[in-house]
Amino acid sequence: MAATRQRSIPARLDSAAKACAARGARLTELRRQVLALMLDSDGPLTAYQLLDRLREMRERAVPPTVYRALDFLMEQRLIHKVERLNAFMPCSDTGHDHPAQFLICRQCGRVAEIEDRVAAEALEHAAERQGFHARSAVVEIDGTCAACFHRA
Amino acid sequence: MAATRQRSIPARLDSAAKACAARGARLTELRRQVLALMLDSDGPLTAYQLLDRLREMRERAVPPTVYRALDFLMEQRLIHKVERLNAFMPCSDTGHDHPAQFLICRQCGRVAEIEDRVAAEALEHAAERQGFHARSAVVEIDGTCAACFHRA
DNA sequence: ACCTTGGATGTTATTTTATATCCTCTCTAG
DNA sequence: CTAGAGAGGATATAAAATAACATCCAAGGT
Repeated sequence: MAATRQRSIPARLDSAAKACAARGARLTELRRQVLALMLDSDGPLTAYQLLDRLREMRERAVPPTVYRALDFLMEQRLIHKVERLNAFMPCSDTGHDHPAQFLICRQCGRVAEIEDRVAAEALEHAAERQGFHARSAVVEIDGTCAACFHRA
Repeated sequence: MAATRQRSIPARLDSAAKACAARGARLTELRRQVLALMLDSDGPLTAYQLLDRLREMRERAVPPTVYRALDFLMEQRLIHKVERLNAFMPCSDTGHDHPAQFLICRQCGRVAEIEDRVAAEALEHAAERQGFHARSAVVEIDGTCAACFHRA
């Protein structure tokens, strides 16, 4: 089992289900299982890592099973994709529509989500200045986290 | 041949070669060909698109041929990877060490590189505040470019 | 209750992206 | 002249993602 977090996994699953329902979408058993696996993980998971874990409870799972669930969860803004890792992780805060900003530690592989309003707004404005209509922004910063840095 | 740009392709290749030499690296014929193909393209190219084009002048080219050249060019900061597209494009400005910031138009597929100091610094500080030692930052904004927006 | 219809999932196959491994060639520093 | 490193050749395979079609099932209208 993973480290302690702000809220329990069942509580987060339930509020995710409510958020989906509010938009007329259904957090089905499969989607709930996939989200639960991600919430239970200490770090980002690739689609195939997720598939391996999912198979423990759902033998018939194959890549499309996982990718469809991931697509749904991303549409519902319940998870993010970390592009540099081809991996996925839950949003830090369910339902709240924020741009994705990550700090990726190359030593330990952990990824922290941050939320920097200044940067987000600067990017929004920069896009506007070009007449560009932004839909979704991703920020990914590679480096070394505090813990790994001090260890070295 | 692609649209007109600030500087001629040969001039950009030569300054790239100089930048490499200054760091004790060699812009070999293969690497030069790959960079030339990218400079000659109107938009980002995937590794396999590049491979197809490269084969016109180098029949023996296979995936590792291209990926090795791409790795080298990225190390030398001559090109960027656009993570959301699994594609590559030249740096807007050779040699100058800037964070990668892209506007990706989902209609026309064009990618514009921007350079927003405010956002870059905000992110740097946000990382520092967490004790995170940033190495390289990527910003990718999906949306619709001005041209495509007005067409619609 | 009975359709029917669209969303969700099952199933098979394939495409796209990227890397591992080992070998050969060619410089160049000693 | 030769050892060693870096570049590239060659083969194979791994990893990530999607296409296409079949089936199931749940919700709403009648």
